[in-house]
Amino acid sequence: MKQDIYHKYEKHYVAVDCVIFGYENTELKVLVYPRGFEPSRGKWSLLGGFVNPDETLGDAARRILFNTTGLVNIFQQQVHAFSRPDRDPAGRVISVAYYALIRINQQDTELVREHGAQWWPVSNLPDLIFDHREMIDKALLRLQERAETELIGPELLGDVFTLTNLKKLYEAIFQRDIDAGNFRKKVLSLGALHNTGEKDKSESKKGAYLYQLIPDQGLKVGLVPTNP
Amino acid sequence: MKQDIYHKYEKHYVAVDCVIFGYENTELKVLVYPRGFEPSRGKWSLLGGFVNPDETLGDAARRILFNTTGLVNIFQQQVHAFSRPDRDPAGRVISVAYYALIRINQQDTELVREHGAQWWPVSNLPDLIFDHREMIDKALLRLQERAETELIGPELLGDVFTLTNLKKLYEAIFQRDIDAGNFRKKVLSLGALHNTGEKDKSESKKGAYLYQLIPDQGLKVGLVPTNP
DNA sequence: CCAAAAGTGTTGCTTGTACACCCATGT
DNA sequence: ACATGGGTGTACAAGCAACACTTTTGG
Repeated sequence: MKQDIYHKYEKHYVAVDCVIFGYENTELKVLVYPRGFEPSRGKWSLLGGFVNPDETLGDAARRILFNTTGLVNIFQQQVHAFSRPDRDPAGRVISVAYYALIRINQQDTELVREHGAQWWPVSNLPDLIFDHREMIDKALLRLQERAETELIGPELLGDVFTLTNLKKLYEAIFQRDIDAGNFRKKVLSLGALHNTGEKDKSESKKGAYLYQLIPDQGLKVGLVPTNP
Repeated sequence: MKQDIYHKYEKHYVAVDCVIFGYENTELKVLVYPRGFEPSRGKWSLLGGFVNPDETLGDAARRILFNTTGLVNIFQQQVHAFSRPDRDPAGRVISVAYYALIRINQQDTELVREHGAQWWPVSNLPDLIFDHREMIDKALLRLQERAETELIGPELLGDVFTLTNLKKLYEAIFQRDIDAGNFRKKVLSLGALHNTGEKDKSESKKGAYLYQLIPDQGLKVGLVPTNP
């Protein structure tokens, strides 16, 4: 092995914490679990873990996501690196937050239960350890930015969904009411949704058309009204 | 000293790389320097350094900025953490990119020269080591996002500036022409600029009013036309 | 028939864009 | 007097928010 030319510098523990978003019951939720080890054992915590030498931060986030939900091929995005030297009382750990979008009904409930993980609405979170609350806040901002420009849907809803489903999802993400008529017109005007012809009758007697996202439809803008 | 409960995990080198933006001659520029040590000695590189145990990533970025430009109290923002295990051929280094905005004429030229650092236009960058080009690209995107909502001016131009100065700065940041009349109206409508009454005659015979940013003027939107 | 969700249409207002035009002044 | 940047005005189009209205159908 070649010599380490950086040896005179200090190394640091580097961790990844995942803000796992799910959508259920018209609410945007985050998966957290009671930490199983000291410090702060038993307090609510994001799902996280240390980074291995041979993996990227994204790899680590994927690994953690897989270990706790059993899911692969999940949309995830880096949020921010948190580095207060005293953020973890047990040692200097630099942690990079990621957020991920999953379909709650697709998770491995066995695995999730095994970890004791629970879904909490973003609007009503429990107390969390360290700076995890800050991580969630920043992650939500990132999610909102993305939802403004990219039409988030399949990641949280499934492959097909009604326009009302989508509207409620956006209301959950932005914590604000959206005018149904205007939302529908705007979303359809993007040309990124394909009407499958199928109807979903579970939410109404009339039934609502199920739509599918057409992949690779470029950037969209301004899905959410500024002042409703 | 208390025992290290995380000892079974690997530590990593953590560095910070600074994308230092400046504005000169209607061009947005980045400060880079020829790397003074192996690997890749002599190749162009961002200004960076390793993180110390007792400082945050932001602290490290500030330290590097001060050491190379002599400046303090500089606006800076985290961009992204880069973590490909092989990004640095000499070892596993996780590097967090920051961008900073400075006034080129305010730098300590002596210090800068000492480092051999040079300003390169973002539109015409030299080859850079590792993933530094990627860092600049991402940093520019972040800068553009910020410029859309926050009215960047003083950071790069100085405390007072004419509306034409500001327009040219925005053209440099977004690499696109902006209609002078519309830009001026929009910027003024934000109510965040204060006309000092003074005129700058260096750019025209008529002279242009010098404006000052009124601090804490909340968020602004849409400073740049979408399709001019 | 009616409640309730799905879906369409209309209207007024704000904003953006393009572009024409006047202003001030050093040379 | 005129070229040059500074600064204002206007006219049209597009986008948006608000809200009234129609459609469908199970109970």
